[in-house]
Amino acid sequence: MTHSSTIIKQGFRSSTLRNALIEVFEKTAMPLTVPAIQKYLSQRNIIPNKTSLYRQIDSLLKSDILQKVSLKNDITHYEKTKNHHHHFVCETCESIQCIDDPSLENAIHQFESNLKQKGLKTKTHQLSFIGTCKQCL
Amino acid sequence: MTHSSTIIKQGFRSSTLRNALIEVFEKTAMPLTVPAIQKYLSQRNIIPNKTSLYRQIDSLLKSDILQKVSLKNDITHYEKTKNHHHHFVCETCESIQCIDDPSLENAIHQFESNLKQKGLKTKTHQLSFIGTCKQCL
DNA sequence: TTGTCTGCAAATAGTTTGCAGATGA
DNA sequence: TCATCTGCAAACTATTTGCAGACAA
Repeated sequence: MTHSSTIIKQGFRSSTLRNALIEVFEKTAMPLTVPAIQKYLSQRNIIPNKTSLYRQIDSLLKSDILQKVSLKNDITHYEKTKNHHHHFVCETCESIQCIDDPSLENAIHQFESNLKQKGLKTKTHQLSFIGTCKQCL
Repeated sequence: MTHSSTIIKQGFRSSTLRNALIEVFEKTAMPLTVPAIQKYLSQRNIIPNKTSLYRQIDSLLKSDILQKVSLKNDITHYEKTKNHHHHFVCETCESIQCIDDPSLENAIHQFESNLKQKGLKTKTHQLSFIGTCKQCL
């Protein structure tokens, strides 16, 4: 099922802003802040009112097309919904890369079993690496 | 060296608010939000102006007595500075526990070596587990 | 005495809400 | 037509800044 049909099914309507937002997230494929989203949209000559932008983000969250990401510094980022994964944040250029490694995931899951024995039932976890990326080294 | 002497050395002054804040963080030993800090302080009949509170937190951060913690939901938490560790956040009661496990840490460090080979130099990482704690299960 | 600490008012940033008009299905 | 989308103004939360007076060293 395409995104558009998902949207319609849920009673949302196709619109310039909504379509542009989905396109931005598909093309950049990394977590974005609201100012970053605005920048990308303005490059497409789309300058939405902040209210509309927040509302569209909100509805994309509800449609499960976007998800919130908590990285360092308590700045809200959004990314296209995809399988469980982690992030590498470059302190210098602020770029973010997605990290997905089965063996690391395995080690974490094993630890979660330990936690369970101590009475802590883990539903999910979030992990981010902070450092310097290839370009900035 | 005690905290008080550290403070004085750095040109900070001992004060009711500052001492109470340090005491709160020492006694609760878990990451706190600003509203939570205010609640604990008010239990001691200390109701500081928010400006003073933010400024004291700021100076405790500079003195390296407190550190910022990024957990889920982009809500800023502070905790007493201590060795590298992780957190378990209970979704139900919002309580937070510190997690410290050498073997898990080991697995992560190994993965960080892999990242380095790909040109990503990790300085630190943050990991939090989200789920349900013993009391809330 | 002097510089730090405090409170008050006001400013700022990020986000949300109410309302009315525009628009897509 | 009718519900959704949009923009504008205003409200709200979290945090910061300027200023003047209080206070600790």
